[in-house]
Amino acid sequence: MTTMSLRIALLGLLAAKGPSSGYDLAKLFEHSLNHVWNAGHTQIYPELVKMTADGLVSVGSEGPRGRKTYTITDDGTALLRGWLADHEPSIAVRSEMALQAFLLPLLDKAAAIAVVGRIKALYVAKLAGMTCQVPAVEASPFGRHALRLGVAQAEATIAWADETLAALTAS
Amino acid sequence: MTTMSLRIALLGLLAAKGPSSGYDLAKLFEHSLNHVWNAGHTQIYPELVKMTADGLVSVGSEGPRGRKTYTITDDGTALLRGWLADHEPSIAVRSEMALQAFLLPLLDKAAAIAVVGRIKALYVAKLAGMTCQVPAVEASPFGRHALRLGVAQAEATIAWADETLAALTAS
DNA sequence: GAGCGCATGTAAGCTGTTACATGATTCT
DNA sequence: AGAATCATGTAACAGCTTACATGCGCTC
Repeated sequence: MTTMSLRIALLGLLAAKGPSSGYDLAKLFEHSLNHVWNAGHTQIYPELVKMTADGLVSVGSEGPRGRKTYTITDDGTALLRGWLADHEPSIAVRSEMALQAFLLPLLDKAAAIAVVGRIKALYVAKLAGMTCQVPAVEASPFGRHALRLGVAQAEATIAWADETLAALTAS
Repeated sequence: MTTMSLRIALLGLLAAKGPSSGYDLAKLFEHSLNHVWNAGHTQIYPELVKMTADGLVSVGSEGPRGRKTYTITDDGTALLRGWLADHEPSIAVRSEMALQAFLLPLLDKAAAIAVVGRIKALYVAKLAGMTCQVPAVEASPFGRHALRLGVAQAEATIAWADETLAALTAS
């Protein structure tokens, strides 16, 4: 029942992009993995130390500015592949947006319309951000599937917002 | 930047369903709010104590079996409405499924197909669970919008899985 | 030499999960 | 009487966020 998805994400990035520093990995979280998982450097640095102790990654000698380059080990690769192949992903939801949707009847018509309109705007912007990076992602195999998934879910959310706005304005 | 979504969820249920015990609220999380948020009794009981101290709910005298009935206060109602109307929902994603999708190219064709197939099966089951409770939910205003949102997102995920399976088998 | 980006870390606090623990009431 | 359900809690641990803190190297 171990979750350890941060570990998996870090191992995945090391496998996909090759040896990297904690700083590099933090940047990759911001730019390439942001639709999937997020983590700041304060979480990444200690985790890399633990992963080194567990033999999942190895750390090379320090470069300029104290830079440490981590490389995935065979044990790390095995753990990563095993998790990918065997792990049943959790479908537990914890979404502030869905909570707002659930409680919408507590608001009057105008306020409810405003809330759904804001949700729509948020996802329209998110979708725009994703679609404009499609060309870059299509170049490498990684991230293509995840990006299509993100786009599909954002489109579904926007369609829900439109439908809900129509129902609210009609009532 | 306070999150406090557990508080909001509890206040929302108290507003929607009326005075309830912690036990009732835990059951409601399981049955009515499960597509939206989840929380166990070990999180709910201490939070209700804190919320009582903060004046957001009030607790009546103990009933049978030590049952305590909580009621939302005016302060609680004000906080709830304010959050609903003003809170910009976080769109940060942390999805094990999306992580698996991202890292799919690390697996060989057969393993990747198996992973996507399992994801599809999971969401087909989730969708079935949601659609069969649509009639019950349609009766009361609460949860209708959230349920439609859950259904739309599940359908989008299943469509993504079909598309991805087709692309994988073709390659 | 001033400023920016690179690069690493620690500490406090909040949130959430799992395991443990207890007792009352109702149903069969 | 035994089992299931009702009903409440505590404690330990894991995961994550925010704020704090430091210093190097490059460019203008």
